[in-house]
Amino acid sequence: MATPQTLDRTLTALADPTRRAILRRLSSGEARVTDVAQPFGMSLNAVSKHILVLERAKLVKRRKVGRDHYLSYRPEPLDAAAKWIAETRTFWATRLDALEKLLRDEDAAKR
Amino acid sequence: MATPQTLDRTLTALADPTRRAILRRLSSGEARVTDVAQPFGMSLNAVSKHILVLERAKLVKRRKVGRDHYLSYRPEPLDAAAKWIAETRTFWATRLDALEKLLRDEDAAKR
DNA sequence: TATATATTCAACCATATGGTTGAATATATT
DNA sequence: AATATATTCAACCATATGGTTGAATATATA
Repeated sequence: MATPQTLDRTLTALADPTRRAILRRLSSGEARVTDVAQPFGMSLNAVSKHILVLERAKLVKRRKVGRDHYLSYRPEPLDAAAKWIAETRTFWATRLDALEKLLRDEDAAKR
Repeated sequence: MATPQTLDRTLTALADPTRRAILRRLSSGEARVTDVAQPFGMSLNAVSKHILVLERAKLVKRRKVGRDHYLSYRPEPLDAAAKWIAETRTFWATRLDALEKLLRDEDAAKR
């Protein structure tokens, strides 16, 4: 179900320090847009846009209560990202092992 | 040593399907720029630029032999990315466990 | 030496990104 | 009803991104 597009959105969302900081903030509990924005030295609007990117990536969910929008962290999309990274790394490790074995064998044959 | 900038570059590099495909290609062995570019329906120059992004992120290394540039996959930067994701996920899981326990306890207290 | 191949450099283009400010909308509070 | 607060919407700006084409550079090959 993780279309490449989904992975794109996840990784794009994570590839920005402000957005990673927002996620960290939300990972320790729900917060409103203003609360989230407060520590950052940028306009509320800028943070609002970052939140949109995180929402598009489904890393953040919004719950409206009156005029307040409560944001919460959704870890699920991270799974696909972690999986991609693990797979890419594992595959290489396997090949590296094979290569090392090959070199060892060649080396042994030489003697 | 993983400055936020390093993580930025790693995640930015990964947040593009063409670049992920290039990495996959290289994870099964060295290849020249032209070889890497061949399967993609885009100009050599475009691929050359993608390779530059991957190099800047230290996910790809270049070895020049005459006019040929051999590219190889470097998995190291993935570790920092995997670590960030794992940490972010784990932290949340811990809190969720705590919250669930709390709700269970409250529920038990009610009865 | 002339030509072909591998690669980058440079200029350009359209669109995306990350920020700003100012106005609009919706809900609370006095 | 008037005002204050929370948030988005809209327009704008500078720079980045992902692509193109054409020329330059470096190395092989005939």
